[in-house]
Amino acid sequence: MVKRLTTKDKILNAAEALFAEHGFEQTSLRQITADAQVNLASVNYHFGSKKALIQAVMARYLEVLMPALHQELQTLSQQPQITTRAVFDCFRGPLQELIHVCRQGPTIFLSLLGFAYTEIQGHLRRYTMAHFGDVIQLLLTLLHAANPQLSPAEMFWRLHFVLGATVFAQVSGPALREIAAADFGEAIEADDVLERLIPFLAGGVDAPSK
Amino acid sequence: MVKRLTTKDKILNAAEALFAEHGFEQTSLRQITADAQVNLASVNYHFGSKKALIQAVMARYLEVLMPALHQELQTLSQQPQITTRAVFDCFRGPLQELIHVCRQGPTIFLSLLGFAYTEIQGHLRRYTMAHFGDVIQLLLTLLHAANPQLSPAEMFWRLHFVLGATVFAQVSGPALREIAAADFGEAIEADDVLERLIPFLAGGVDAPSK
DNA sequence: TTTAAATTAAAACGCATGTTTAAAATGCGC
DNA sequence: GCGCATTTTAAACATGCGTTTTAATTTAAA
Repeated sequence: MVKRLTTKDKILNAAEALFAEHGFEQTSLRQITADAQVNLASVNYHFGSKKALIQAVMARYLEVLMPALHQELQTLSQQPQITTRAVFDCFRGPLQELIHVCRQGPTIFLSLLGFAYTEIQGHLRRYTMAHFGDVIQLLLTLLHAANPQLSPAEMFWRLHFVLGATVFAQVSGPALREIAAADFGEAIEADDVLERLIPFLAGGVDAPSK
Repeated sequence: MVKRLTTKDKILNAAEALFAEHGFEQTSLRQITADAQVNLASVNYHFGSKKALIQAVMARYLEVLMPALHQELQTLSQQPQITTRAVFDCFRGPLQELIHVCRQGPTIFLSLLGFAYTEIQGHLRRYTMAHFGDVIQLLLTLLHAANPQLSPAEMFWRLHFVLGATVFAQVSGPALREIAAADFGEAIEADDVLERLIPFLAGGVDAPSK
């Protein structure tokens, strides 16, 4: 005897799917509530505001991803030798675990992350830093250990280039996969994009600085 | 005796500045016309629609950048040896020339490009391909020559990772430079970001594929 | 069963957007 | 200086947004 989905969860599920496809600002509460088959006003009743809904959608993923990632990074940090590639490989597992939040979870999360960074500048970045700042710090530390020749400032920038390439690949993912399929006759899955991405990122971070 | 700026140009200038700072969708025609000190309706009179205005703003840059880039790539294509780094260095000059369109032209253009890709998915990409498809094709050819070991599909994806990192670096540029300045005490100019970016991109493209 | 709280529902509010309209102003060849 | 085409202006339009309100309904404890 399964309990029917609560209104709150119906909203979260519908919002997440629409956010991941069209972005936060481009998705209206009316679309969300129509998809979720709930009343428009229930969003503000259960979440207070659209902004709070966005945070709730993101939190559902971050609260799964961040602890898992933290543990992976902790384990890696006890290794004698640390490579950039090993650091990025730490993301694999935790990202895959997101399928427990939702089918297509990894892809959806990265899309959300992309829109979060390009749309609402401070808002969500501050939330992430406040709640999971230690994970980010550990990540930076490990990347620096893997590349001691790079200055902290250099590493800061490269990490954001990494984020940019990742996020962009996901946001433009559907359109690009379409083009790729047409031009190269191969159907490329979202997970494959990550496979192609990681070597690229590691190569970029490890590159000589001049 | 200088002619006063025409209404059309006043709109273009104001729109460009606001688009580069806040993106296309986040900028309203009322903000634009207020900054330009022209009437609201004149945008639709001179350009027909907001979408057409966006295209006009981008065209002003693309028509300067693309021929210059095309020539650089042509010159490079006659070299016996082609490296990834050399391909990316072809962008330096043409990008710098954009200061003739407008002071801060290079930065503004890259910001516009960023928003163009993240916001209006097809629209502008189709325009670019239609008008400057040969330049893009040449770019892909040269990158393949520099990395014959990579399959066309692989190169396709890496080129888009490149675009993602670039675009993201510019869009998040102001916010990130602020953080960097606070954390590392160094004031980083927009041009410096490009200096840091190019080695990263070349390293990523040249990375082994597995 | 009664009653108070929690939830859902329909409607409206206030505001901002891109666009259109129609009149006023301006520029310019004759 | 006249007359016509171009341009500018102010106002309104239609639409969509997030949010609020108020009433109806459901839920669950007494």
